[in-house]
Amino acid sequence: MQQADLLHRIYPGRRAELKRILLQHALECFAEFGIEATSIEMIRERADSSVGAIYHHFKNKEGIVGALFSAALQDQMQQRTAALQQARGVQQGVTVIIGRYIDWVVQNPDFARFLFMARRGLGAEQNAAVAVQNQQRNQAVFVWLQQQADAEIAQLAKIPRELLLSLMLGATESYCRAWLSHKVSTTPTLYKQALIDAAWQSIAQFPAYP
Amino acid sequence: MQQADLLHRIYPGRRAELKRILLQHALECFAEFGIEATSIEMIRERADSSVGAIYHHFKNKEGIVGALFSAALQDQMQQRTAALQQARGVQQGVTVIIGRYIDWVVQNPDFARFLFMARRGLGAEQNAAVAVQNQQRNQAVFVWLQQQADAEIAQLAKIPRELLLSLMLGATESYCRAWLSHKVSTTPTLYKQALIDAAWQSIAQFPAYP
Amino acid sequence: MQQADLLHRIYPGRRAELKRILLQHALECFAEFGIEATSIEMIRERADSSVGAIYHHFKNKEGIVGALFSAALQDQMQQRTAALQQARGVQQGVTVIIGRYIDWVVQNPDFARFLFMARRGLGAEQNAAVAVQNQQRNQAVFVWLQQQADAEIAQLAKIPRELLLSLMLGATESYCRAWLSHKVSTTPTLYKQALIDAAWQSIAQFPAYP
Amino acid sequence: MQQADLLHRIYPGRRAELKRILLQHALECFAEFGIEATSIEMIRERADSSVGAIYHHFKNKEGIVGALFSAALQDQMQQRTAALQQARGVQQGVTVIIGRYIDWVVQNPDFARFLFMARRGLGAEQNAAVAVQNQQRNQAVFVWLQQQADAEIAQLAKIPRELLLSLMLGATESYCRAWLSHKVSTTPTLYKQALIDAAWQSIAQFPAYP
DNA sequence: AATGAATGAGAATTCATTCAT
DNA sequence: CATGAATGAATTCTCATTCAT
Repeated sequence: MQQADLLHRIYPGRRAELKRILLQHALECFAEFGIEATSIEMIRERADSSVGAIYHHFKNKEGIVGALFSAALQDQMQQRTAALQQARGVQQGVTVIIGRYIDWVVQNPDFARFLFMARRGLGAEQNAAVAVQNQQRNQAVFVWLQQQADAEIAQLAKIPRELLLSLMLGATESYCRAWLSHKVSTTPTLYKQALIDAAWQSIAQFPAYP
Repeated sequence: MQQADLLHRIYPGRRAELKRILLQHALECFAEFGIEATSIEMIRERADSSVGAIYHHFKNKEGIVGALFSAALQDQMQQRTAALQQARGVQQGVTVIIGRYIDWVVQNPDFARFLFMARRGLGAEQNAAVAVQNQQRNQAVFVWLQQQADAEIAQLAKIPRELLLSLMLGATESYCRAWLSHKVSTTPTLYKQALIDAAWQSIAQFPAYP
Repeated sequence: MQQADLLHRIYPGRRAELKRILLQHALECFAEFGIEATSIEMIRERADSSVGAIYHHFKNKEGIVGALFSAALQDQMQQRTAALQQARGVQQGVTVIIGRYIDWVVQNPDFARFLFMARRGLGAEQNAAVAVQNQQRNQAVFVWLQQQADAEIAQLAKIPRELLLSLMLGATESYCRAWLSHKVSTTPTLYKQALIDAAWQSIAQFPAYP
Repeated sequence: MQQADLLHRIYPGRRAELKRILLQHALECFAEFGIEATSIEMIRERADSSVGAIYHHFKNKEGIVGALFSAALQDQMQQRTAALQQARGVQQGVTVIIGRYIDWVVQNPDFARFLFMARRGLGAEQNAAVAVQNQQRNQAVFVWLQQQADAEIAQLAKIPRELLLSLMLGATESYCRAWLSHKVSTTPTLYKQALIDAAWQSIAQFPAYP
């Protein structure tokens, strides 16, 4: 239920009370049964509200999904950006990015499960909006990295951009995914340092290919 | 359409002709629209067959999904196992596993997309069957690794089992996923060596944690 | 937008300002989409008002429909009655009735479209009220006709009452209907004399049936 | 219930049995409550069938409406065309057109009520199809008239085309409409000759306007 | 084996209307 | 008087599945 904090961050104030409640229960349903298998009626029942209210606030089922996507990406980016402010040098950057990622997943497991779902149901509009936010989230990392001026920055330049995020977060994502679906039981937090070290090795030792 | 080969491998012979056709078109629909958004009618239309025929061959919509999951996992494991036969030592093993994984994804993109889908739609029965096959697929890797007797085997022992697969395939999976959803355009094949090297660094440099 | 005049005639004064605005936009929606397909929300949006205000002024959706029906019939009858004051003799009466009818339709096309809609949506109460007004509108014609004392009045007596209105206005109504739905493009005004002459022929030459 | 004949004419054969039943009950509902106020459930209940069957046969609610429109217009045109075969000269033509129109309305009152409903609910596709059929129905009259070679044909040429149908059928339509909605009680059949004579007067005496 | 008509539970969505502020 | 959030019944439509031919 800690994702309640996230929703308070993104939708603050009294007037958004019902909105937060609805999103909270929608998220739980989505995380538990999947987006398509969750019906409006299920959300309505859990939230002890009415269909009308749901449609009044979100217009659509897709509107709910979009709002959740948006909130999650926005929050994740804010946390990451804030943390990057304090970091100096590429290695610290990688440490912060992976560390924050793990923290966020552990603190918001339902949101994390939700983000891991393929976002197919989204129509053109919502999809575009999410794509943009996703783009921004990644872009922020690249921008920060390029502002660094330490010796490692040259090493980083050898890695193709499109590959970089996979090298940095691939293993972490993979483990978090396994943890969220209960295929492994050790919390990612315990492997935080290991995953940071592993990513750093991948990046720091990346050879120059012709 | 190269996944036709895969289906021929798993369902050979003349009598399975219609079965292959149905699975082929079902797969395409699933990969394009998602499992839930694909209706029997859509498959029927593409395959130019009849609802009756589909139910005759698969009993269920879940039956189709299960057959595809099964075929994919089985084929992926056969390819990997065959390749591992030739490998000697841990490093060659990692190389083979990542290499084969990339090859399989590139040769069977629709199957790969399909495997990346959350398999929530599956009922208890099918789900258990898939879980077992998945387990076997991973187990095979561990068994092979433990049979190796080179110096690196000691290094490997320092890595927690539940973390190993993420370190080995996490980055690769991450990049393949991005490629399959057209977020990046360079074929994974071009980064095969880079991904192998990166994984090997992660594993070989893994420190001993207390 | 000339129907604004009509509304000013029926609902004069400053205090009825919002009422007129709401009716005006409701009418446009009804004429464009039909009564059932028009939602309160659509009217609210066009009138840039609030649901509450609408319900305050009209109690009901049916209340809006009833008010419009009433206003239209009342206005049409007033115009006709005023014009009949000046007419002398049956032929002039027919001329005036058809002429005014065409003028009214051309000046209030949306109201005319609205009147042509089947008034099924109306509940018992409103329906009865409208039926009464409609009855009065027609009755006025018969009363006026019977007050005439010229030679033609004998001819008129040969025509069954229930048939008379159809003979007099049938063709005109038919053409106006076609014009309002854009099936023909020439304004009825251009055919005013022709329609008057045709109606007069039908009536004047009406033979005595056994 | 005589419209059952009409449906047998347009949808003959055993295999169309359910289709006819569904259309029959849909028509009754439409004629009684209006198109929008009739729900699929009402039709299903009367026809003692299933929602699925309805959608299987007509795809849409609009599909039902379209099928009924189409059947009505087609039948009306066939009857009229057949009758016109026997007619010689303009006057006989007018007689036949009005006579058949009245017969058709009296024999198929529900279909007639249905045709008198504004066809707003129809989407672009269906609407176009109906417009075409409607066009053909009218065109057939014009074509037949122009093939006549008697003296009256010159008189007819003075009447603008767009006006002709209103002059010919306006009064009849008006009376039938009133009869179908129970505003008058005498069957149109009794006024058949009167309406024919009246229309003929309108047409034959039509003066030349500048 | 193959076909496709028929079934009916269940899903998303709309909309008139009420009522607290 | 005005506002707009909230309600919930009703509607259209989808779709997996069955079964007679």
